[in-house]
Amino acid sequence: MDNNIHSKTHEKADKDTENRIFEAARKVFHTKGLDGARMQEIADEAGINKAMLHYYFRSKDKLFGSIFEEDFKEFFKRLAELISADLPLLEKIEFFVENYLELILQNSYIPAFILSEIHHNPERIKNIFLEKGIKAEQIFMDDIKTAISLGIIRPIDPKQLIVNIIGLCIFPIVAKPILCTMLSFDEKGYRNFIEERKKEVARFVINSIKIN
Amino acid sequence: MDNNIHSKTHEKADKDTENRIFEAARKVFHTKGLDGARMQEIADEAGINKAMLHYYFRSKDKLFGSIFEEDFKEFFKRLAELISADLPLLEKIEFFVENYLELILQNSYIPAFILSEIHHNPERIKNIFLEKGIKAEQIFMDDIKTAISLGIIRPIDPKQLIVNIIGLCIFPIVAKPILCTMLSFDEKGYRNFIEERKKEVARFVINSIKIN
DNA sequence: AAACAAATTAACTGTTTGGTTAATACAAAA
DNA sequence: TTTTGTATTAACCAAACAGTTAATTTGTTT
Repeated sequence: MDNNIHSKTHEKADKDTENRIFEAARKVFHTKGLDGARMQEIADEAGINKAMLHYYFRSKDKLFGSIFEEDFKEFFKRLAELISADLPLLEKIEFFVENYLELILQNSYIPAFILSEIHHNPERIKNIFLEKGIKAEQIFMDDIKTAISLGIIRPIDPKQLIVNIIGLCIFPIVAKPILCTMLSFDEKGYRNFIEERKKEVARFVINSIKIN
Repeated sequence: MDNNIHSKTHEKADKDTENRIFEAARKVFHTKGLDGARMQEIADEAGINKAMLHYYFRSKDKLFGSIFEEDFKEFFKRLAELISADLPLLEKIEFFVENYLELILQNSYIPAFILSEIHHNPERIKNIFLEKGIKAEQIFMDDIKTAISLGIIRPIDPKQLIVNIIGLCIFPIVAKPILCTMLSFDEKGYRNFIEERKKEVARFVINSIKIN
């Protein structure tokens, strides 16, 4: 499966100047953030004159905004897709955790990028409307309610459960440098730790909610 | 002339100004981040001349560094204290979740601040050594191993369990603006959601690992 | 009160930054 | 080939910025 978020929308990056800029800007913004990024660095990364950034995107803010919006939407679109899989709840949780963790792992800068930028400017989230987002979460919450009423899982606030599942996936990715320090992981050890989480998180969640 | 004793003639004013700067800088850095913060804004916040920032802290980087280090150490010192409570494992988990969530709630900018800055400069973590940190986690991991061998909880990698517990606490705080948007929380609804987590997370974890 | 040292400020400096501009290269249409 | 509109560049600009300095205030010592 192609889990790289950027491959669809800008696959011909090499040929098109606008896309070269876009990808270069994405790379720089992801690591440095809006405030830490420099237009000159983006231009250098794209191998192009700095004036072209303004020619195509007018301002730093506009360039950042278009990247942030695409990343945000794409990231939650993928989440919505996984969450909408047509599976019984417990299998869906296994399916979701495995694929969501893999998605994050292959786009490891995205979660910290989004959280960091929203932390510095929470207003930005309001400028983005999500078509499918709300619908998909509602479906999942209904799944949970149904499973509760059928006696498949114990009673639990569906919102709490969703936040639990997503938090268990995202946190260890966002906190990677801290985990590596505190738990003495090298790159390989960390990778292995996350790999094991693909099964462990689902097991952890299902153990908690399943009624035998 | 007794230089030693009376060398700091304006000691009281010193400390006061220095602390005013420190707290003002903390406030600005927490919300804007290192790159987004402005020395002039910190000076204004402290109600003093900008030159004083350099008089007391030499540079923006030094000022930021001292704040980041103190916040980081303090935050993990608190975590270590909670994690070292002398309680049976399952009670310790309840105790930890309740108090850790309250701690984060009362310092709600800290987690996103730390994660964001480490994301932009992972090297910074290496400049901070934590005396108690490693020891406290080891104690908790030993607690877990013991509980497993005593048949109190099911077998689980202690590291996975620790990351689960901490992630379940921190994630909903760090992702607050996203949760409020996606789950339609207003300020009160969010507050209530977190308040319920103080019990729900412990229940969730214990349900998952406890052997009846 | 005089001398001294530390604290504080207004004004300044050199550099970096996002953004502009005017001139040019390029490619397709005429 | 000439024209025409777009793409691209080097050079430039004004604002913002971290950091400095020289002068002044403030408090302490003698």
